Amino acid sequence: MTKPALDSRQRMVVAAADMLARHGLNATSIRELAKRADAPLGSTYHHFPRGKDQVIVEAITLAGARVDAGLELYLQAGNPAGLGQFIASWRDVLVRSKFRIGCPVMAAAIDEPLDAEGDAPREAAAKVFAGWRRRLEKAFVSEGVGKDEAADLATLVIASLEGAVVLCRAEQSIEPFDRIARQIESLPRSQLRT
Amino acid sequence: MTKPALDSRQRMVVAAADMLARHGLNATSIRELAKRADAPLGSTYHHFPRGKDQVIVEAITLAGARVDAGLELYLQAGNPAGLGQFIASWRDVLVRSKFRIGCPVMAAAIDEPLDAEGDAPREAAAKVFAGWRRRLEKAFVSEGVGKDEAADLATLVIASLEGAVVLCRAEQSIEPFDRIARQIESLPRSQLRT
DNA sequence: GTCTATACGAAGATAGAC
DNA sequence: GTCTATCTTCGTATAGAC
Repeated sequence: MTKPALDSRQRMVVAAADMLARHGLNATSIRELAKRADAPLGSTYHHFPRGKDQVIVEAITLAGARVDAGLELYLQAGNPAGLGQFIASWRDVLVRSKFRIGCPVMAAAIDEPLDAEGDAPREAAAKVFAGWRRRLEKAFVSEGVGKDEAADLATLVIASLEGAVVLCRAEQSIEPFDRIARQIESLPRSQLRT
Repeated sequence: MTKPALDSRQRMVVAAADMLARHGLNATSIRELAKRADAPLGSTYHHFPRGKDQVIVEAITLAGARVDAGLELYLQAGNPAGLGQFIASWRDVLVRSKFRIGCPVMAAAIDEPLDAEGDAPREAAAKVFAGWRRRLEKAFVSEGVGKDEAADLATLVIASLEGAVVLCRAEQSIEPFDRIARQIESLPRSQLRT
């Protein structure tokens, strides 16, 4: 039986991740999320008693976990081209969305609201970034790179990819991404100890 | 003769650049700008007939030109450590603001409003990024790097610095920035032809 | 030309009917 | 438990007094 469709609560979280990636934190409104999830506005606060921040935190965590799962898959032992595949999948999202979809985690990190009572979204973003970095770091270590250097490389890969996405969105072109991708794919290898 | 203080028009542009860097495009409101510039709300549309977008575009262009002037200064002939100095100045802003000030140009590039009638802010951001990249590219070429490789390196420097700022803001730590800075400062040198 | 006052819509959040 | 109706604040933008 039709168990399929996500419930309206989960649809809102998914919609939030998409809006974050496209329009940023402050443009991601509860009203619009409810509209996109075909849910009445009032029921939002039944599913998310702590309001907007709660939706945002769940969206960031979800998006972060998906990317992390992709990283794990691509980087597992026996798949040396994993990093390249991961980068290619990120590239696809950019191109297919005509440079309109960015990184939802970044949005939560830089769009600090004016009122700013708490910073739950920023903290959620920090956890996600730290997780990605650790994942990459481990992969580099397992390839023979020293621990501190692996941390350096992992940070460079994440930072430059995030930055590349921004440049591409601004310039509406994949060129910056391809320039970065070429360099970070060859970078780790050139520093291997083995 | 007290010619000193900026006029209220210019104060609004400066305030806009600051708000963009701290809170993003959608949190940067005309109301708040007028408040911070000690200007009446109504006069905004006298100085900026095309409304918010006009203020934003001027703010991005101003911020972009300032950074570009810094780049030119640091990278001019006879100052081989210029890139390092430039990076250090960026680092200072991050640390001194306790990781609350990011890049106003980035904010304009990723915070696409929902209504989105035009994309003047995004286009302004694109021009600024392209200018920074060209400036760096020329510097690398004048150091003996090949043209295409210089473009690669310039893009990597801008993208990874922008990404590093995001990571630092999220994690409230300068560690990601320092890891990136170390690598991109040594990167160009290691690929010099001379 | 400067600024007060306001129009009008959308934001986050909640009350309370069902 | 779901949803309509509403409160309050803030957003862009303008009208019109001085």
